[in-house]
Amino acid sequence: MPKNPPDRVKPLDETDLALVRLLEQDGRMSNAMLAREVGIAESTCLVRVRSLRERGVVRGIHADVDPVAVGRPVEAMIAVRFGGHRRSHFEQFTEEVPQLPGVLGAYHVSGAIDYYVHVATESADALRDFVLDHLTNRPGVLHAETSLIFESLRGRGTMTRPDDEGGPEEEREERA
Amino acid sequence: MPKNPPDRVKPLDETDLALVRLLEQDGRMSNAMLAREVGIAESTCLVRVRSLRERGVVRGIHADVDPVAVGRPVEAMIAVRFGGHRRSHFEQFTEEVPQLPGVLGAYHVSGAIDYYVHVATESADALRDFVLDHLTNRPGVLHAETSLIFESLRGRGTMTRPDDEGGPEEEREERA
DNA sequence: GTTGAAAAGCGGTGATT
DNA sequence: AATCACCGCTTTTCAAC
Repeated sequence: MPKNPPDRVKPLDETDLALVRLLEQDGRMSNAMLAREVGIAESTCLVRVRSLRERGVVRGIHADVDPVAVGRPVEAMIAVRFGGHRRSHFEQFTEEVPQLPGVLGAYHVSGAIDYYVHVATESADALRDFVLDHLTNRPGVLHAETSLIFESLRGRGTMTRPDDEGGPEEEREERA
Repeated sequence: MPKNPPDRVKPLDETDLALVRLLEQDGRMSNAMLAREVGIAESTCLVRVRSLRERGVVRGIHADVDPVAVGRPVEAMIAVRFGGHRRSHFEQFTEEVPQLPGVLGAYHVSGAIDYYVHVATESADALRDFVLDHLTNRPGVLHAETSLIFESLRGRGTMTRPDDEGGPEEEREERA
């Protein structure tokens, strides 16, 4: 894991933010292209991008995969409630649940719900098994309420260009 | 947008699945390395990866950005309920909400809740404004319940290697 | 932190099996 | 599908600023 616990609070300059924004849009953009876009030398760009990754600003670069195409057509968001709220239970959950097959994300939240788990499974049966085997049947877990996902939409992410609106019907696809 | 509405149901062979898995782990892996890893020629690999993108199996490749580092330290999951359930309201929501700044994901779900919206904002104030301006104050929306996210965890995604367990304390970082 | 230049490596095409 | 030859571009290092 890249070090970032203490020094994530380092402010990024405009160039860094531009690089982050470009990589969030298209994580496969070449270093040369990134350098051109933000107006710095390629070698500098290389150093900066490496630094962004080492500092944990960019945590990783991942393909966004259509679950249907890879045999996991049943997607769900599962709201999990804990009883007792022992710290060790949360820690175990935090450590283990994201590693389970098909888990796309897990969110520890405030309020009546303690965790939301976003998962993609092979079938309705597999979903039920996932919930019973890995969530309900887990120390500290009181209840799990499953909502099937009809449609899953990616947002534009953390970065929005300051001048970024006005192209309503525009298509914005990365390196067609 | 790549064409995929009808032909997403094309079965992928083992090689395709291996490529998808590698790209899900490290979206910046070079074509040469992908080819080596899955044991095919580079040119073949190029064709296959392109095809995966065109068919929409790989929908995009994006940097996973730490919201804290880019000035959006307040992350939330917002459960939205609709009244009336008019189709046009859902369609408008589906089209517009993912475009709003800071939105990471939006999920149209079954059950008591209609949508979950995952968002990262600059501050608690900005979060309140987001909910009031863009969710509550929207045709068809009856209620929005906001849960602050204490911790956001990425899962391993849709692909898990068949032989993939046993490295408990192992570090798994892409291109250190 | 930044740079340009140079070496090494990679991406993408087309012809061939 | 796979291979090979090929050329242009890209990545990465390095001395220097």
